[in-house]
Amino acid sequence: SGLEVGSEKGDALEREIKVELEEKELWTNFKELTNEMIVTKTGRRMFPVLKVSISGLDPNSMYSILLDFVAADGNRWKYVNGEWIPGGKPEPQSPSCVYIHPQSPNFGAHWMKAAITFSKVKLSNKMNGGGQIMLNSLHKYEPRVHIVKVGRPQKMISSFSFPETQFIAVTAYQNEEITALKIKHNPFAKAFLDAKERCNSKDVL
Amino acid sequence: SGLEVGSEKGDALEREIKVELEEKELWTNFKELTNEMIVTKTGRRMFPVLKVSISGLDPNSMYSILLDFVAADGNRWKYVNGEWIPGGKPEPQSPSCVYIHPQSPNFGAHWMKAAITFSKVKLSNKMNGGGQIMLNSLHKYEPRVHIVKVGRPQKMISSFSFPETQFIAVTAYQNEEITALKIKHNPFAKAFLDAKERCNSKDVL
DNA sequence: GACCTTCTCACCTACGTGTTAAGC
DNA sequence: TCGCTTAACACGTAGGTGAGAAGG
Repeated sequence: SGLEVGSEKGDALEREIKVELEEKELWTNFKELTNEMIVTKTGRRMFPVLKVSISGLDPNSMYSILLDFVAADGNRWKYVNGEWIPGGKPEPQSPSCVYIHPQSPNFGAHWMKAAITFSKVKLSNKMNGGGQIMLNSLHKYEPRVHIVKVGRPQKMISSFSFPETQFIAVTAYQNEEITALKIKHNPFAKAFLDAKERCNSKDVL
Repeated sequence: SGLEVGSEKGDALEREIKVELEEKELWTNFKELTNEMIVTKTGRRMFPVLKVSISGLDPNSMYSILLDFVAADGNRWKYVNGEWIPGGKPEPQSPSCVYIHPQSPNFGAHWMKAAITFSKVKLSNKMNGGGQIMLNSLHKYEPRVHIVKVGRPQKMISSFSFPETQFIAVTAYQNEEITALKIKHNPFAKAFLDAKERCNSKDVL
């Protein structure tokens, strides 16, 4: 039940739609180590959070913004001796289910006035129809954003993906450098940042 | 900057729109004691929360759902000897600013598939443009819901208000029976419910 | 003084983190 | 054993309560 794309490119009137990834530096830091995202039964948020800014929409037309995840390859990956190596038999992978941004549908003017944040999307390794996106653990994915014009006779869909945001889905972090980077930047992991700072401090008696 | 109502009634095609208040029994319990709602500088949520179910919309048309508060009279009210009495000089009151339900705009089908909850609206006694609704303390109000068809040449607005949900805006609760009823039903006031239960318990040593 | 408003506080709800040990 | 997954847990973020003292 993935997204069925009628036309990957917009028509002549819409050709100037642009979607720009926010916080590229942060994403690049993770990508250089090979990024990992936790998947759980009930669904886990992404960190970093995918944020994009959009321009070139018709302010008065109505759009929905969608997110899905494209399998970057058919491989199952393994973390061996501090390195991710592709393994097993590559199999064709279909795109994930689609997450609809909760502010959808809305006017072009709304989507363009501020960055669009996918903070609430949850990644799971089980099918349980609660709005989470199911991914296969130990497979590599690339997030992709779709802009769908709604309420028109023919739907127009533009799609954009972001290589900087590729990650491998895991049930537990493999690379401890990734863990450290998550703890460093995610405010919800503050407890572990504090613990590390206490250990590093030379002021302890 | 209140809502400007072009036409209070819909046209012939829309005449069957219905808006029903949810949790009427709870609202009635509060109304019988004369309901109070706290207003603060930064804004306070309502309890009970206003919930309505809507029917009769065109599933494929786009609507926004709005909430405002109509002054039930021009009086300033006083709580004297366990009773609310109207006082001072009745003055003409204009309706409050309007709160736009965060899921707006959306399809008729969306608004009809489940009850619509205004849990996030915040009532204030100050003007501070942060999305809160400013009300005059010690004045009586009646919540009113507007259904606005969007993206059409002429806007169609239907309005519905709910006498069961009338309340007096206050900066501190006056009637302690209202306080007790709020504590009994609002999960965020659980701390005070527990305290009361501990006092009432005969099991203490 | 009487009345109303403001602020701080303890105590909740609700839920997002990686850790750890157990399960398979 | 090994590799991967699960569930309980401590510890955060974020913010909604009325109480009570202080302010005007």
